Amino acid sequence: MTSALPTPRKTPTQRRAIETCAAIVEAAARILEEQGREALNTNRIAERAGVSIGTLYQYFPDKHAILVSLIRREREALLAELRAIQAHGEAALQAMIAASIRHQFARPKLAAALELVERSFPLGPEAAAMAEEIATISSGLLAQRFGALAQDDLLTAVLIGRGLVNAAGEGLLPRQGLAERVSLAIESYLCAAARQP
Amino acid sequence: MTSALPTPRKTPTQRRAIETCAAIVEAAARILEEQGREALNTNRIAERAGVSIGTLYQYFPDKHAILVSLIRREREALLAELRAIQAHGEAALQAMIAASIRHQFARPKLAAALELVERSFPLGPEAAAMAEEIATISSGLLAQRFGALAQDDLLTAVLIGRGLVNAAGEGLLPRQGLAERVSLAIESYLCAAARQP
Amino acid sequence: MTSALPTPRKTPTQRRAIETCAAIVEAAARILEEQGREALNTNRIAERAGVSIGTLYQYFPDKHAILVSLIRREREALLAELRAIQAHGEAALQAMIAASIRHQFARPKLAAALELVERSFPLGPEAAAMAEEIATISSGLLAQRFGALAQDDLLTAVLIGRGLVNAAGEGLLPRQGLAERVSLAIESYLCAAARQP
Amino acid sequence: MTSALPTPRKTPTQRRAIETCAAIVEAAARILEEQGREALNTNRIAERAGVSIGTLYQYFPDKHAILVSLIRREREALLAELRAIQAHGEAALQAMIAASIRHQFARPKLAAALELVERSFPLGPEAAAMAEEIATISSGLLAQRFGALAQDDLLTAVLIGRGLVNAAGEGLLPRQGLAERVSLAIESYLCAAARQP
DNA sequence: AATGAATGAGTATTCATTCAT
DNA sequence: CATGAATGAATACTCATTCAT
Repeated sequence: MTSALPTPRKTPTQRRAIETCAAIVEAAARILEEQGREALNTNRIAERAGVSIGTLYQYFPDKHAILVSLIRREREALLAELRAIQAHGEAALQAMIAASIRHQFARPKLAAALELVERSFPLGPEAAAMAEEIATISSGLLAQRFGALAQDDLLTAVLIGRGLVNAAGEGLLPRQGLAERVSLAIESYLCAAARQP
Repeated sequence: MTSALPTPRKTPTQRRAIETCAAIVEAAARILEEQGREALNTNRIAERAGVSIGTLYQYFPDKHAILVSLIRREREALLAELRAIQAHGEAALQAMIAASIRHQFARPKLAAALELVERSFPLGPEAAAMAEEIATISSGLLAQRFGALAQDDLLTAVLIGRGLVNAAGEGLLPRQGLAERVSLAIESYLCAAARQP
Repeated sequence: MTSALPTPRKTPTQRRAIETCAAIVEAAARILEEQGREALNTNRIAERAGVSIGTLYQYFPDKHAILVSLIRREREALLAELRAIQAHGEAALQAMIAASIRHQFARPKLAAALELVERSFPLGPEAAAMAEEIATISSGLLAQRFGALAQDDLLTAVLIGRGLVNAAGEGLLPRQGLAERVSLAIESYLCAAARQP
Repeated sequence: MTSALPTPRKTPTQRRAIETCAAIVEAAARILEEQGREALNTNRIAERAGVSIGTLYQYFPDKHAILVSLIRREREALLAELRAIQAHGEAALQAMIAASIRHQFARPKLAAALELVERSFPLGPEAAAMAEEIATISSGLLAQRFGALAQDDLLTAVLIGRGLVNAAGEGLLPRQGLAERVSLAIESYLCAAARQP
């Protein structure tokens, strides 16, 4: 689904609408990065996006919807990376960790801000489904590598990995050596869990 | 130095005043638990505390200060438990994990809400000092048990533990077996890290 | 550069917006006249202007800005009269005094109220520049009529004139014969000052 | 002759009460000088005076009364100086001007602040009577020196003098040579007025 | 569709004043 | 009498949202 196609697949008006939509979502992302969540309001988003507040409300029913859309956009990006992993076993695990780290550090402030937003209020079923899929893919890759383990153990490993990557994104851990650190944490946990009754 | 009364405008001398102060902080806690952060505003806090808005501002210079006060109250409780640990080695580690879990599940929604608040805006130096002390005590106990390790490895272990306890508090992991799960994660990571070059 | 719209948050482009802006400033003027400075608050201004409080803040960043805007409007009116004086010598002096009195008595309560406001807090550089210009024009006319005199003597004469006109505006002196009284005070002072060593 | 105790709710019989009263009034004066009118509120006055807010209200029915009391205190001081003038003719005029200037520059910020306060809201009949007496004494001294003149001319001279002294107090005119400047303004006006039909 | 003027409920905060202790 | 805790009406200002043009 690359946008490099020379021929527009949508009518001009549709394409314009899509661009406006994207501009609004990206404006929200930029404000979140540069000024933080407190500063995020619809008037500012519209201004930053270069559209009027009226236009903004033509595309999004309310402020919440913009955030949901942004979260979806970010998750979609991560999901695309995870889905694209072709490797197996250990290599797959490394690829997954690398993708997570790459994604986290692509726009670290944005990732950190969205973390908070996600936890603050329940997102719609759609966003939840994407979170679910990320977890499922991650668990699947781990299961493939570590064999039959309880769901909760796989989930624990995923949570450990995500927690460390997030912490590093917020500057609590050095990025240097992060992939090794994360894979060490995940692997040592899963190995130990496999040995337990 | 009444540690439960942070940043007070007036240092309350009478018993009634101290009670009022505590009532305000507790009201904030209850609203956070029951209605979430968005619903937290000074008028509601005052109403819930059974005092007038003027009284609230007699003791707290602004809304922020109430939250800082609440965070301090909660941290003080956890710190007291951690400081009280007399055991050594493995027993100390277990005691620490047990204290963290006990604290997290005493008022799980409150703990989760405060997590978000803490990350949203920088707390004063005082609150930061308490966070520092918690981290130091935790690291110290781990160092005692696992011998000489890089600071970052100890910190990683602390982050793993905290992350899992938080996740469980939010319902992502079962409370059942949580202590074992956390100690397994921490110990397996630190053992593995100790073996690394 | 619409000089009647100072410090606007949004530069209003539509006619409706310009009218709204003017209505807000005029509402402030009316309240000042009828109820005094104590009664001047943003909610009342908005109500009197027939707009919502939100609209008021769309055009003025704060209450202060409305007052600055009003002061500017009034000064602009006086300045226009002073700048328009074509006469020379004695006639110019009389024209200046007449203009000041006309302006003071056009809306005497407003003039008196603004006097107080101006002294209460420092206005922005722009308003100060207008005050400066008024003083400069006045001094210039006096210098033209009375020849080389020390700046402080010219300023003293200006202050005498302004003080008497203000006092009359507040009812302390009769309007009847005011122009003669003021010119007598100014001329006798400057003649006497010219004779001093 | 309870002239030092303005509008007291109770007639203070004890010296302590009188001192408390004076402390409150002086506290108001200091705040006015150091922080300006905006910062003047009853709680601050009480704190600065070293008494509780309850005590303040034991002596003054409301905030206004404190200001009236302060204005009276200041006027009383000036009146005492004016009443004490024993000289006649020119010497008396100079003494009056000197007294006014001395009073204005004793606490210039306070004098300026009170000027504004006085004009902002009508003081009680008592304070008005004192203003009247000051004007009467001043006019009397002028009449004595300049012979029979219309009341309005005498009043004009008084207003000129007061205006210049106030302006100097606010830094608009140099204090250096102020007495001469004021007497020149007054004398030249009255001489000229005496010559008019 | 796009614009941007207008809305108004909501929020933090102040301060003169009262009253129980 | 003195204290200071408590009150609550009032005030400045914000921001998500609507709607006439």
